[in-house]
Amino acid sequence: MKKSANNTKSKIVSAAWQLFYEQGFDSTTVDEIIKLSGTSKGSFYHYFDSKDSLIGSLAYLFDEKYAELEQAIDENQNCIDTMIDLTGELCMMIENNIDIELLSRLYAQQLNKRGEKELLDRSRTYYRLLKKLVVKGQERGEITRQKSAAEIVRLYAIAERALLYDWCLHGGEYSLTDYARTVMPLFLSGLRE
Amino acid sequence: MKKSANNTKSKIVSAAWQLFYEQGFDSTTVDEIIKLSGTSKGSFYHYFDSKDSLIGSLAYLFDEKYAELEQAIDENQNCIDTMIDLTGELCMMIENNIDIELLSRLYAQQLNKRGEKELLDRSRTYYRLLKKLVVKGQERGEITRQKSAAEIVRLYAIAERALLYDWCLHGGEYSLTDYARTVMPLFLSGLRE
DNA sequence: ACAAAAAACAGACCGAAGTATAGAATAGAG
DNA sequence: CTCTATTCTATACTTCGGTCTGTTTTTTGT
Repeated sequence: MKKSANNTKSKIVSAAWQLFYEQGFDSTTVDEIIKLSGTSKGSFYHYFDSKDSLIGSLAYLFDEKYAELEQAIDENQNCIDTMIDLTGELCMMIENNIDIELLSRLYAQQLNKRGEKELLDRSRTYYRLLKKLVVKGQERGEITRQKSAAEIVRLYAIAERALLYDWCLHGGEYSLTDYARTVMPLFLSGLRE
Repeated sequence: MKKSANNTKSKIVSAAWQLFYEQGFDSTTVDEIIKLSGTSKGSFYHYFDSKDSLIGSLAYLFDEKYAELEQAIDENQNCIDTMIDLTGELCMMIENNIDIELLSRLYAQQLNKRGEKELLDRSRTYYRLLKKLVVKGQERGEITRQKSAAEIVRLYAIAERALLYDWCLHGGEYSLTDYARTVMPLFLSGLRE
């Protein structure tokens, strides 16, 4: 039965996130996670490469937000403005709901891990939505055709990661949302037609 | 005598970097470092907070490059173009001389460390030089006066860090220098007057 | 010059991440 | 149903970063 397998994995995941939020990532040990989840080291390392790799799933939380925001898109708005708004909304969600220590961990872990990186996973809702917007923007003549849609998506992603990275670097001592709303228009102005 | 103290510290540093380049950061243990340098754990942790903190000094290597580049600046060139060129030169230096694993470590470590972060150290040659260029650019009317020089320097730094972060994230699989030369003009176009 | 304080050094020890290995459960083929 | 292979779970063990404690050296104040 596949159930029990998934069950063990999900028990580990929920125990881990519970502990991360209660006592922070560093202060949570793998032993505590397996104890709270009623599993074992063997199971833990069967499902995860490392304690760090648990963090990767945070990226998919951003996707949930994007999926939600996609519903509310105003089709008539300029595409670049829409993208800027999306960033603003995402930033607000992050600021309100995500522990900055965990976000920092994500951005650090992605640099050091080998193999697939969640932040670059092209199958994410995030990339799919951006691509759609950019293509539409190019068709409408709002976004430059000097570069391919894929390149523009990439530039946008870089700018967004830059904002998050720097916010983490500064320990979250300013409003991410406000800063995003002033900086993104600047960085993206070169993409307007 | 202060000499012996500095001597121990520098012995540790050079042993560490030697080993990092020979076998990588992860594969080098603190025990190996103190063995090669002929010192001890006590000394190591007297001078450094952690193994990671050795990495911080890499940021000052960038400064040396900037100091060198400062000599060769063409005073008549547009200031933003000069800044773009500086980034290009720095990127070339990094690509040719710095192990990407170590650079990744630096960018990851800065996120998680507490206290002073080398990447944000305003006393660095890096920030001093940028500030000078921005002020000159504003005086000459090449750079917008909508924002303060300090804010513009910060934006530039964010853009540059974004390039390096992403290059590390992609495991250095493309030319950092070439990409910098195409992307920086775009990101900075919004700053031109 | 000498006592006291501070800095530098040494190495035993500890905690926690990760590994090795073996045993239990499950699925699939016949 | 049963034998076999694979997946899953359990736990003892290893490794290594970091701490603790004590000793030696250097500096400072009188």
